[in-house]
Amino acid sequence: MPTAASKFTAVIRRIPTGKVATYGQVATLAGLPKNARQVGTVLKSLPEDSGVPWHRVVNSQGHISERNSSTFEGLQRFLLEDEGVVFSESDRIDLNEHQWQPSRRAKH
DNA sequence: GTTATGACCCAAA
DNA sequence: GTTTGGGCCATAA
Repeated sequence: MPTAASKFTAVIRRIPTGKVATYGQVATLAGLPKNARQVGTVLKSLPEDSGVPWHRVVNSQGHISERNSSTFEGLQRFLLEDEGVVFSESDRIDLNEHQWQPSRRAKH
């Protein structure tokens, strides 16, 4: 059985360019609705070459989750803007407009 | 085996 | 709009 981390990454990989998903959404789609927090835990441990678009994952408020390093605090926003995501005045994303609305696919 | 930490969420005040 | 408190559980030490 796949680990929780691989389930999360599998979901995040499906996020299309120009869209974002919340941590809770990722957890729910992964089949683990209670593990929203673990998404962040896993993401911070992800290797660079994992191919996971971690920048497309934001919190419920549509705001970027800051980490300790100030180096990347603007990187996520930069990457998203480059993909066409627009930030509002309060540095927040209009979820109503940019949140990923996945199609119900019954496990293929 | 245990304890502490955390890129979270939600409801209530 | 803000603050407070509770819950949840993978990962690291």
